[in-house]
Amino acid sequence: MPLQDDLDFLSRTGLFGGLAPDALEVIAARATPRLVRARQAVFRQGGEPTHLHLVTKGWVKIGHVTGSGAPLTIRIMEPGDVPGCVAVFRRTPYPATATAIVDSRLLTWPTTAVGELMERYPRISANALEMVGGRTEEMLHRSREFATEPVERRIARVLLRLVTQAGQPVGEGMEVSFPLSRQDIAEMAGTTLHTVSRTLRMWERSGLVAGGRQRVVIRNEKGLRAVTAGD
Amino acid sequence: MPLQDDLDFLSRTGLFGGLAPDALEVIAARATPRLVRARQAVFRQGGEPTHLHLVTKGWVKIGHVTGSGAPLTIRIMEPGDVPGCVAVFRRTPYPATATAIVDSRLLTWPTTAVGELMERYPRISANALEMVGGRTEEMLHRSREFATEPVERRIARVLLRLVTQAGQPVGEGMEVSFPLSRQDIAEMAGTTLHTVSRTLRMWERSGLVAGGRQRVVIRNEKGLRAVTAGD
DNA sequence: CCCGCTGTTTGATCGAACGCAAAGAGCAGC
DNA sequence: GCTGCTCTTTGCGTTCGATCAAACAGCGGG
Repeated sequence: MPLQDDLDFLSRTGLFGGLAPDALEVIAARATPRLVRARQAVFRQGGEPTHLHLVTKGWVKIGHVTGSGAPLTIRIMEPGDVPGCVAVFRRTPYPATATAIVDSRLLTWPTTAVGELMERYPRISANALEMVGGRTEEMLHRSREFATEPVERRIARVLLRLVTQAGQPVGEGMEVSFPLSRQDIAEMAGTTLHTVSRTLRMWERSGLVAGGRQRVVIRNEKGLRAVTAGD
Repeated sequence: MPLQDDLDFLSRTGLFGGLAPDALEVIAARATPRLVRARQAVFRQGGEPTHLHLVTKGWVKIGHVTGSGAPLTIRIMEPGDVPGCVAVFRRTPYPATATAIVDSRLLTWPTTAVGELMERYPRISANALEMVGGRTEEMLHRSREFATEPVERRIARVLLRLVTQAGQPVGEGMEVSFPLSRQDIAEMAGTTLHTVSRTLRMWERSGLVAGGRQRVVIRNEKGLRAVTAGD
């Protein structure tokens, strides 16, 4: 575990940003690294939050299964993100399951240690409030989309969000840098893989995107953005 | 402004609960009461949050208008609630407009005072985190509903939520204690007033609810709950 | 190299819910 | 009491998107 790297990393996260170097050292000293293989769960919906998790490498999918069995993907977490943080702060069961998309690395702190650290360094509290507040606005935004926007626009938004978050340049455009099936997109857009496939195929014909097995390439971001227009 | 009443009231709110009496006095001393007439705005979407607002009496509707003009009601705030708190804590523009449904009374604090009070009484920070976290989970829940549930079920949920929050017993059941049009319900359920009217009419025929102009009475809560079943 | 698995495409059908239109009904003001 | 306004109900046609069904394609393992 390369400690210095972790310190630098911590100082650039939303939760621990703005803290003094010595504080970061104290924080890092209490962290335990954890490796999670692709497709393995980091934590499960309904479980008690025993640890705070911080992604340092890889991608983690936050998914929720409704009582009626409909799967829904809430968001993808990237390095620096803190999946399940709301549940940890509130000591309530995780509302969703976190799954590593690729082999990923996380830092973890026992929930009790988090409370202590927050008392000792109030800046963490302030950061947490900022972070959770951002999450709230994001979810508000999301529910607004689901409530008022047609499927096509929601799919476009999902792709734009993903490419902004995890886009890497490739010959013909920007590619989402982790495996992403039509089913995954459907779960993020609140629709079925059939509709996603049809829509993507249509956009492929008009040159907006390019596809492949578990691959999506955005070829014309501006064009996609036009699809989401109206807001 | 009945100060002692306000102190008692503050101690029972989510934001200021658990604070020492002398702290509450300091807090109350910095508050300014504000009366807002029915249908008047408390604050507007896009505006800068200059004050923190706490509802002490009445009902406040949090509504959002999308870029495409579709109105959406996010929730109804009751006494003890802090509309717009996320925006105040994050110092970002209000994401929604707050409108008094009936003549209402609020307490307000300048945003700067809120920062000072939070530093002086860390418990407020903790409460805020708890409160915002709850808001996040609520929004998550909401977006899940919009993404996966059929309209009928969403309408049933809206009614149940309202009657739980603001139900008062009336001859044949529980009545929502403020004026509530079909349009309002539609904006909360993410549908049109036509569909709401049809659905309510159907339920009225089967004895689940009773209606009237801007009035809704739940006559069979259990039956309504059955409609939402599946989660 | 072939087989089987998983993921993708596509067609056909069906139904929920929206949009449009118009007619009732409660309420307030004059 | 009449008038006008807002809110509600209801009918009808249409559309979007889900569901069912089936073929197709990339990829890994034997």
